[in-house]
Order: sequence, then C-alpha cells, then structure tokens
Amino acid sequence: MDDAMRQALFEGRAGRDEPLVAPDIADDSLLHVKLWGNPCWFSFRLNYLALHFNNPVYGFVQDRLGLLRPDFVVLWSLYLGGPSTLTDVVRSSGFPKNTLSRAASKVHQRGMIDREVDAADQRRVTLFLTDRGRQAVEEVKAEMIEQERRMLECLSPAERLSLSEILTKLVTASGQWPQSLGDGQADEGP
Amino acid sequence: MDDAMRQALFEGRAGRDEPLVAPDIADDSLLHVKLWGNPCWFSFRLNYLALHFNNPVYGFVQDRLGLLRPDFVVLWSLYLGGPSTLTDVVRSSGFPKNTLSRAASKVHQRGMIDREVDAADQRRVTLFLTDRGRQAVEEVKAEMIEQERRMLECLSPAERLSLSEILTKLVTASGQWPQSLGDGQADEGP
DNA sequence: TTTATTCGGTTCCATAGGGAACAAAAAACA
DNA sequence: TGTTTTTTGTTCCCTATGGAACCGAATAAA
Repeated sequence: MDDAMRQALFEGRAGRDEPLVAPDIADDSLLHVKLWGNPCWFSFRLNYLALHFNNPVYGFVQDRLGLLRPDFVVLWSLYLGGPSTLTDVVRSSGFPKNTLSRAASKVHQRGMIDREVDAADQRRVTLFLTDRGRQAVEEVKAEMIEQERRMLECLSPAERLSLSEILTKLVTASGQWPQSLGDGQADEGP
Repeated sequence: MDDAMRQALFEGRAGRDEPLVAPDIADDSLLHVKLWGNPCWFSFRLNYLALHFNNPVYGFVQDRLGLLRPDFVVLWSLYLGGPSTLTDVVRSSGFPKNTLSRAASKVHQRGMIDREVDAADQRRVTLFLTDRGRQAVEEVKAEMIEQERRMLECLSPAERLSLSEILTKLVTASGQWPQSLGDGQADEGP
C-alpha cells in the first residue's frame, strides 16, 4: 500500500484490504495497482464503481428508449422532482445547461415532456413529464434499481447502512469543497 | 424517503440521514430529492461525488498541463504501474482503446512518454514515462491528493477506514456484475 | 422613464471521443 | 506447410458535447 494512501486513512489499520482482492481483478496487475496502490484511492474507486453502474444502465436506456444520458437525466429529474424548470435540472445534475437544453428539446419532440411558460415570468418554462414520458422512465426504472441492488448485494445490511451514512456525510459536506484547484481563486465573486 | 430506497437498505433504520442535510444543499429542492429521495441513492451519490473530484482535478490538469482526461489517464497509469502496454491501460481505466491510443500519441508527441516495440512480439509496444512525463504527473499529484484529503476530512478516521473497506468489497465484487442489462445476454460468449 | 445588469434559455461552432472497420503480427489449427 | 483466428494497435468518420456568444424578459439602478 502506498504511503499517501496510508496517510489518507490516518494510519488506521491500513493495508488490511489487500488480501481481499478477487482473482479476476488481481490478475490484471495495472488495474490492481490503480485500485490498491493509488494515492487517490477514494476517487479512483468512486469512478470505477460509477462506471460499472453507468455503462450498463445508460447502455440499456439507449437500447430501450433511444435516449442519451442527458436526455434521460431530464426525464429522471422530472420523474423524481415533479414539474421543474430547466435551471433546476441543471443545478441538480451538474450537466451544462446547453446540453440539457438540447436534451429537453429532444424529449419534447418525442412527446415525453411538455413545457409551460410561466405567466408571471415569461422567461421561466416549467417542464413536466407526459404520460409517455412517465411510461418511458418506468420502463427502465426496475432495471436500474435491480442493477444497484446487484451491486450492493455483496454488502451486509449493516455495511449498506454504514455506506449510506458515510456517503450522506460526504455529500452534505460537498458544499465546502473547492470547485477549482490551483491559483487559490476563491469561490466568492469579487 | 422513497420506498425503494428503504427497501434497498433492507429496512435498516432507513431515513436517519434526512436531518443531516446541509442548508446550502437543502435549499435546492430538486437536488434534495435526487439525493435523498432517489431509489438509486447509491449510484446517484457515487456520480455526484465523482463529479466533485473530477471537475476540479481535470480542470486543473487542463490548465496546468494542457492535457485532457484520457491523456492524463495514460500518464497516471504509467506513473503508478510502471512501463505498460496500451491494452493494460485500457483494461485498467475503462476508456475505449482508440481514445487512449490517440491520447498516447499526444503525450508521446509532447515527449512525456516513450515507446519501445517488444522484440519478441512485434505487436506489443511498451509505454513508459520520460522524465518530462514524470515531472508533469508530479506537478499535479499533490493537488489531486489534497483535493481528496479535503473531501474526506469530514469523516472520522474510523469512518474513512470503514469506507475504504466497504468500497474494497464492492470493487472486489464488481467482476460478478453484468456489463449490460436487459435481454438477459450472458457475459460468456456462445 | 431610461439605462444597465441579471436571469433563463437557446444557438453556434469547434472538438473530444467512441463505434466500427482496418492493418499487421502472432498463435492456433489443418 | 498453408489457413484461419486472435491479439495489438491505429485510422476513419460521425456525433455528442460543452464553451462562448447570443437573445429576450425581468429587475435594479440612475
């Protein structure tokens, strides 16, 4: 285990996970070192795991619905949050607004969402799912949940809870993290 | 909290994390529901956190080194794993091989890696960092580690250890997960 | 009121990037 | 030996993507 990794764990019984390496992963030595000898162990595993969710799920969405990831992000956002403005979707997803604007147009073309201009504020457009859009989401929702279930089934219920709590803490703290590095530029405007 | 989420946690004291929501996150209601009311709570948080690492870090890499993510992936892989073939880098990173081939050409152009054709097997090309390449990696390494440290500093040492162990379990199990959904196509060839 | 600024959203454009076809070398097979 | 198959890596080409400029509406300032 790398020094930086040991330090990142604050000396807390670091290295205990070495023997757990599965054979099919261990035999790829470069993957092995990137997973277990990486000073950025956290972010690499994060990306690695995210990849193993996103690739199958968005591949499936593409096959089944003919939608790209930003397209589906719009639908999923409206599905979870109800009628929302595009800016809401932007803020909650991290995608750039032009990308989501295009995506919204596309799912609108396909009759999956409807738009309603706010009478009070002519700029604001409220987006909401149509029946067809809701149906599209529900067509893939079960598989998404199932994929996540499969991913988590290697954990005990206690571990799942622990994971949920720890990720919660991280997400909650994320507001404090810098959005850009170097040059010490503050988050506040001038 | 959503039913599916409760189920995903296997009824284990689900919902306890609700009150932990930070004010600056809570005020964005759509983000709120996507974080706390999402049946795919795990994958969403995964992506959310990965984003908060990748955006600053690869933005910094771009500014400082003028390299894109795949470019840097090549350098980082060789830095961690020593001389490797392109296929090794592909397998350990999840990027498509043409993308990494292009990236390798680019960093080779810039004198950051060198290539050596295997005498025994004319197809295999071993890639390795030049001094300049190593220098480039080390120029940003500290900031990457620092960003990850900042992300993890909201956790107690025990939580960090727990997180490391849980992610280890997940990564170790990832070989068993399906690479594609629907149509029940097996991973084995015919 | 007039002017400047912010806000919500769209369009333009250059390019990153990934699927698929390809080439060459090695290995498997006949 | 000659022939197919697999492996390694590159090239072609099309499209998704996101930065920047833009537009109209609302709000703040003058």
